[in-house]
Order: sequence, then C-alpha cells, then structure tokens
Amino acid sequence: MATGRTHRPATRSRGIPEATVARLPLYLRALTALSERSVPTVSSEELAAAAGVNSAKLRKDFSYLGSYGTRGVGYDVEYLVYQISRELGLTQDWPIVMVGIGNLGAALANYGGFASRGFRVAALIDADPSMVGRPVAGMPVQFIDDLEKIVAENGVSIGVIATPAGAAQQVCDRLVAAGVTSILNFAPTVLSVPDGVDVRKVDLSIELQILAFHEQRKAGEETGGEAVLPPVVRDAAAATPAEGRKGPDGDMPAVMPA
Amino acid sequence: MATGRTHRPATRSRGIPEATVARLPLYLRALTALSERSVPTVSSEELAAAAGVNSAKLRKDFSYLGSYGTRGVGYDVEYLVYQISRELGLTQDWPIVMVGIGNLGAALANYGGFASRGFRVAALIDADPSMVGRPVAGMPVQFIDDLEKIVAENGVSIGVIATPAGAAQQVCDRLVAAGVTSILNFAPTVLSVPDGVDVRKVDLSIELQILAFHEQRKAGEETGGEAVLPPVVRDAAAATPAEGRKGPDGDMPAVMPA
DNA sequence: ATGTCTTTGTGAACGCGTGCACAAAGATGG
DNA sequence: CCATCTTTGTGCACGCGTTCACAAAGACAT
Repeated sequence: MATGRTHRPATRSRGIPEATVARLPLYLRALTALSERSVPTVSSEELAAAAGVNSAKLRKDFSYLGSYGTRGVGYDVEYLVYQISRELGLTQDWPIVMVGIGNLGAALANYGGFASRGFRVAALIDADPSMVGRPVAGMPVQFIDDLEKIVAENGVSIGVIATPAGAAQQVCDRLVAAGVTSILNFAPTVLSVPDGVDVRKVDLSIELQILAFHEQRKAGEETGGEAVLPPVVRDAAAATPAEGRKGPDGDMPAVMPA
Repeated sequence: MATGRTHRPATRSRGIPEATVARLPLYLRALTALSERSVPTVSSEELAAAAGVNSAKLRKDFSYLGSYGTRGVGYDVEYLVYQISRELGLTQDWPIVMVGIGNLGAALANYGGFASRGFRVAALIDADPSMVGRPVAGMPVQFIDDLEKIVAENGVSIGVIATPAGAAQQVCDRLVAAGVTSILNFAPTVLSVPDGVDVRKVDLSIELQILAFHEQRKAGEETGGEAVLPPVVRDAAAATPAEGRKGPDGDMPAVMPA
C-alpha cells in the first residue's frame, strides 16, 4: 500500500457530517464575537448572516449536535459557545509542533490566531542548523534531529508542516512515525499518509489559480461573443512537442469532432 | 442587500464543475513535475496517484476540458500542461495587490509560489505609515491611501487581504470599489461582497479546529466505551446564564427526550 | 387559559460529486 | 489485415449536502 490516503476517509463520526464540522469553527467565531458584546441570545437568522451561511443550513447543523435553542427565542450564545467548543475538542488544549521555520513558518508561529483557541505551540523545528536556537515568537527553534523526542515528550498529536515541498513528505513520515495523527500541510505537495492520519492542506498558489479561473471567465463573459472559447481539437496543438505555450492567448482553431 | 454573498454563486461556467476546477491546479502541479523530468506521456492511473485522487475522477475531470488523451497510451504531458494552464487562465499574467504587510503578509510576499505561475505581485500595501517605503520582498510598501490609484494603474483584478480581522471588511470594500473582483482573504472574518465578486478564504485557525475535532474523535474511539459522548439535554446547562463553561469537560448527563 | 406570533427542528426533494464497471478506441505485434 | 492488449471516456447508480417549506413548540399578551 504505497500510495497512502490523502483524503478524509469518511469521518462522519457520530453522524456529524464533515461539511457541518467544517462550519462549526465559523459559528464559533461569530458566537464568540456576540459573547464579547454580551449578547444573550441569537436567532438562527442573525447568526447565519454573521457566519455567511443559509439559516436552514445552520439549524440543521446544530440539530446534529442535539437540540439546543428555544423556539420563538433563538439560541443561548454562551451555551452554544460551550457546546461547539466541546464538540470541536477545544476545551482541552492541543500541543502542536511546527516544522519548517522559514518565512511562512515564522509568520505562522507569530500568528496569534493559533494560540487563541486551545492550541499551544509546543515547539518550533527546523533543519537549518543556523536557525537552531534563534528565538522565533519568543521560543527557541529546535533541531530536527530531536523531532521524535519533542513529539513524545509533549504528547503532540497535531503537526504543522511549513517546509519546502521537497522536504515535506520526509518530515511527514517522521511526524507520523513519532505518533502525530493530524497534519496541517502548507507545503505544495500531496502527502501520503497511512490510514488513520488526517491531512489538511493549505495552498496559496492553488487558491489563486482557482480565482484566476473565475476571473478569466468573468472577463470572457463581458466581451461577449468569442469569450467562452470552445474546446480545442487535440491534434492541432499536439504538434507542440515539448515546448508549447507560446501562442498569444486564445489561439488554436475550434472544431470538435464528436 | 446588506449581507452580501460570500459563497461561490454557482460557478459551473461552461459546465466545468467547481470541484473539478479546484483539482485542476493539483493536476497541473503534478504534470509540471513530470514535464521537468521530460516524461512524454502519463496514464490516468499514474497521474491520479501523483495528484492523490481517484483515476476515474481524473479522467472525468479531463473530459470536461475536452477529449485529450490517447486510448492505450495516456495523456501527452506537455499538451495537457498547456491546456490546463489555458483553462485556468495562467497563460496571461495576473497582477495582484496584497494589503496588510504584517508577519503573514510579508511571508506571503516572499513566498515564491506566488509569482511562479502567472501571478505577479504588483504592489504591497499597508496602513501603517512606519511600514511605508520599507522594502519587502524587494519591493517598497505603499500607503493604503493610494490603493485605488494602484489598482487602477496596474489593472489589478485580484487582491489578497492579510490585514487584522478588524480592517478586513473595510479594505475589502475599497478593493471592490476600485475594481477588484476576486479576493483571497487570510483575515479571520466573513467578508460581504456584492454579486460578481469571488472570495476565497484561508483560515489557519479553522483548519486546526477541524483537525482537533477528528483528533478528539480518534482519541475517544481508542478508549472505547464512554468515548462517543451522547447528546446533552438542553435544560441541564440552560441554567448557566451567561457565564457557563466551567465544568471540567465531559460533564452534563445524557437523556435525549425525542 | 386561550390565542397569536416568533422561531426552531426536520421531512422531503433536488442537485452535485464520486466511483464502479464497461464498451469503444487506438496501439502494437504477428 | 487481424488479433490482442492497454487505456480512455462515460453511463449509471449511489450517497452526501443543500434548500424549501411547514408543523410543532414555546414565548408573550390579553
């Protein structure tokens, strides 16, 4: 079984759909804001607006957690904050290690949003000896040789990878071998992990490319006619051996056989 | 229409499903790696493994782009790189502005993955006067008052927001008013935008919380029995007025009426 | 207590995405 | 030219997620 799983394997734990789980942090953030303003209760409509989702979806999401909420009134903000926090496992704190303290890693380490909710950066790890010992976010960078020891001693089960792409899989393997079972990957690579290990990836470049696609589509629609360029027949450009992509832009004639 | 749309409005442009669009950059990356190794052709099975997806899914994805690929052989790597690049709009280059040059913003500006594929950082913008003029990633930071001018002069249609949460909506509004129609948001806030503007968000905290959920679930399953805690009845904790959340952890008795 | 009004919780329908499984297409060898 | 083998392209079925629409539940006023 060489090519390990990268997808979430199914994950509907007790029946809470994955899509719902992904929205719970959103609700929690909106609720926390309300809580800080001492708002006692909130309706599904209001909260949905604050979280940017459909109100029916929000109610259904909450129904998976149980029947909180009072008809005719809405939801008790504090109570809901507690329930969602508990459901997400944020009532305990999670020690995490971050591997790869370059530009991005250092920025993430300094990012307050990390420690804010139940997460505690237990260690920063890098492979560059000249980096070791230097303080980043008030914490000395440690050498990668100690990775296993650090994970074990701190009981770390969540790791963040912010290394270059080339090192990511190797670091991932070591983290998993050391006992880490959840990985947040910022390196632009597909990670292979054994079953039982969750990987979530954050890729800036991919997000931009998706935006570019929609942007191009919008630009095309504006100019009308020739905008939505038709499929291109294969043989036309198959002639571009191993060097193509030099035509201006929307070249290559149409004609789709069948 | 106060609460603008945050979701992708439908987006199946010419019929290319959103899920497929989101995978195209993945394929492109895998193909580029093959291209650099001068691999001439690749089968759907191999490419799917490299991209971490199902091979049938990959073939179906490609079928939306048209019928490239030769039965019995596979896909021409160079040709496919070109087609996907064109479909994603990467044959032109996209000037982008980045607003908020703090820790994260600076790291993103330095991140090579940005400029690599058709994207060009046209300007770095910040609201802190002490930041203005300082070079970041070989480019002087500009003051936020010039935002509109910068966007207009450079023909920017994609903006990246890396400001604190409090400033994000304000910056977003100015970007949109200036003509930006795609936004990549790193600030932990829900942005309201008018129709026609796409927003994608990247939230480190949310990703970690999702991992924590699964992590807690795994830990619960290991210890067996009491792990999957049953739904909690409302009234038990409804007594916690506006101050609750102090119980140890898995307190509150079960009992679900109906 | 009764009626009205607000808001939740959810049944049901619909649409999208996924993956299986296979026929068709083309390459390759004799 | 025919047979065989590989790999694509896709019809189909299934399951998940979203949304509508409404009955039930409770608050609140009379």
